[in-house]
Amino acid sequence: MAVTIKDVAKLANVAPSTVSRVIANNPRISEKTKQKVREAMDELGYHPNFIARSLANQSTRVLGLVLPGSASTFSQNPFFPTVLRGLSEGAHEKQYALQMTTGQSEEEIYEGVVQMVQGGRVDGIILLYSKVEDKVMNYLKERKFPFVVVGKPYKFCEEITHVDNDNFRAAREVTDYLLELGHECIGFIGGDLNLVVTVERLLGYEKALRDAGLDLKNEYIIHEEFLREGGREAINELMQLTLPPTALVVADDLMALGVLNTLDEMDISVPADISIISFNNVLLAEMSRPPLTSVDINIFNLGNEAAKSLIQKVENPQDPIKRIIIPHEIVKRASCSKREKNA
Amino acid sequence: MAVTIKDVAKLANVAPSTVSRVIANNPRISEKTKQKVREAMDELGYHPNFIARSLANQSTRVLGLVLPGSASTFSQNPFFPTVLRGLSEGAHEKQYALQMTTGQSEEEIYEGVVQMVQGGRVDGIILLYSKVEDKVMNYLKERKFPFVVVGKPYKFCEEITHVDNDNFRAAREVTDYLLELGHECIGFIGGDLNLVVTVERLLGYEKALRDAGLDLKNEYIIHEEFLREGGREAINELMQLTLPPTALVVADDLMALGVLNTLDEMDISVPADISIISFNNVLLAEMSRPPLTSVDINIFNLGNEAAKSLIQKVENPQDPIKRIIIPHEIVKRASCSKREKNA
DNA sequence: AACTTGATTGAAAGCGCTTTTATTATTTGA
DNA sequence: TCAAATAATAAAAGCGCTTTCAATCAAGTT
Repeated sequence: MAVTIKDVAKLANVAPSTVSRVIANNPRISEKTKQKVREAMDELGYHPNFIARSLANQSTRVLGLVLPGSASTFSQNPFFPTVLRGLSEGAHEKQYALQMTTGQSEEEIYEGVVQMVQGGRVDGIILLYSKVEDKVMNYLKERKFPFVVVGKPYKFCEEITHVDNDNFRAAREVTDYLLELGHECIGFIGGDLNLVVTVERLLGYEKALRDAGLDLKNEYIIHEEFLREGGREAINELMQLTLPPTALVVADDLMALGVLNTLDEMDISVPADISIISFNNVLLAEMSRPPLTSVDINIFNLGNEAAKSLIQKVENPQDPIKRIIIPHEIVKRASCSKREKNA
Repeated sequence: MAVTIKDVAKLANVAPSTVSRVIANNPRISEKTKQKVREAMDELGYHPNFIARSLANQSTRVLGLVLPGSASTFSQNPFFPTVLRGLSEGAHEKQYALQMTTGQSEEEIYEGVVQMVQGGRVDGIILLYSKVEDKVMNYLKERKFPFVVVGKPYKFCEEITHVDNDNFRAAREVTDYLLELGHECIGFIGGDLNLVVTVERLLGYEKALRDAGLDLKNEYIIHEEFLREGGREAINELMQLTLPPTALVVADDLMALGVLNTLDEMDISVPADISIISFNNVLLAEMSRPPLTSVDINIFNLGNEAAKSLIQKVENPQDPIKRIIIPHEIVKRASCSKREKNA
């Protein structure tokens, strides 16, 4: 068995409570005893037991992470490791650890969260996604358990602390940019419509077109949580239209890469024949051929701010609801060009 | 305060110890009382407190994860999310949770591990990398704390349970494949030489060349933990040689993508002018232009087996040292072709 | 009828820490 | 000089659970 507070107490000739106070650096202990106790701790190689501490304090200094269930989403998209790093650094600064729920199905994830929360395993929870309808979020909200979401809550947006980009505006800007380049037939390729981020980006795109006095065409909008598969036919159909789009807004770099490949196979050249702009600006965007013009959403900060604000909320339950908007920026590369007006 | 075992006991009119036994489904409790207690639990919405349980049991059912410090390595390489998923599923099956250390520098990570271990936060540790010299690994080994490493330990390989591919063999096979295609000038582009995986792959490459009776040329071997930057010049130099290589073994898909781009810029065509084969076979490999021939190392399984074997070791300390080799497979795509013999 | 025995359940101690409350030693004030 | 205030430390209770050990009771033995 490891060395405990009692062992230290015995060696230092003080009571366990005194040792505890020395650990907490309580000012009511004289410097002399502190010194003595610290020496004893060093001599024995004492390390406080976190579990015992958690039990006594009713707090664990652990934050729970809820990842999207969809395996491929998580494991292929560089978004997650990056946001994780942001979270991790934010947590580490304040000496918090991160714990993940694990589970495949929606139901398993929910169960995992309940265990974390009711089992007292974590002090707060970070949701790394925002769905249109989410059992987990509802549960946390009902229970008034401290949590933040990375993304924009679909409902009760004003009542839930969240960290997000202004995806609506970003999508508008992106579309405006294409409009400025002279494009009028602009398509949208989005992901899972159950994800709020997809919805927001779609709305921004539509708004920009409407503001420009253009009609929205349903056939220009494709939705699919596709990476390679399904996507191919979708693109095919899109390009087969009598008036195919000359530019595309794609909701995610990874998807854009898929689109790029499909177009390449179809011998459609980017940006000469069609311009592409996408979101997230992960390393891939820079490494594709042609390099993608993409919206940098500052993924790291998204995570970092989420961790920080959750910790604040955990340590001060009175902390007000917050909405933190992380700025974005269009990074122009080589996938967009002026529309050649030959029609 | 949440509902505790005492509340349940009171409502069910039994002793707390009985409730505890019902939770553990102890056979010494009659079905009748079990029923009664379970009803009380349901009525109160009881959830056992994990922390208290951990303290009493001296076990947390949490596995600690140690990620490589280098931020970019982790956050850009799809290897990690995938291995994480494997770990996560393996852990979930046995009802274990995953906790991450966080920390930037080597020293911070080490401190984090010590806290996890000595603080009793975790029952076992998974190292997600293997370095040539690693303080963390030494520490765990000395302390005889249960751990497994994903990768091959550099030292004490026989004394440490690990899950790995046979990277040496894979590299040999890959090189042989290029030799069979008629290539004789084969370069190697590897990552950080402090990582054992790099070393293994390099050795395999060298062995294959030697076995084929070819000389090893130092100028054909490039090492750099490069993604874009530095790499570009390295490739440039390589191709500037009087006898530039006609094929490249690249230690990682992401790197290969960088190489591909650089070559594209230099107007060197793959595979016509130079063949490329790389490792890991992440989604990217399939999505690059041309699609990369790559060694599928079964990343998911790497993680999955690591979790399983660690849990076994945790639950049965007598469990023998194991070395689990995950099979690999060359996935042939379009980045390699026969050498045109015109020289 | 007294005595085991086996099956259930309860009481209590303990996991390692924090914190409230009590105790002792040391000053201080008049 | 002695009570009162202050500082420093110790003792004990409690966090929510598990588990050992003791207690009870019905059933089987002799």
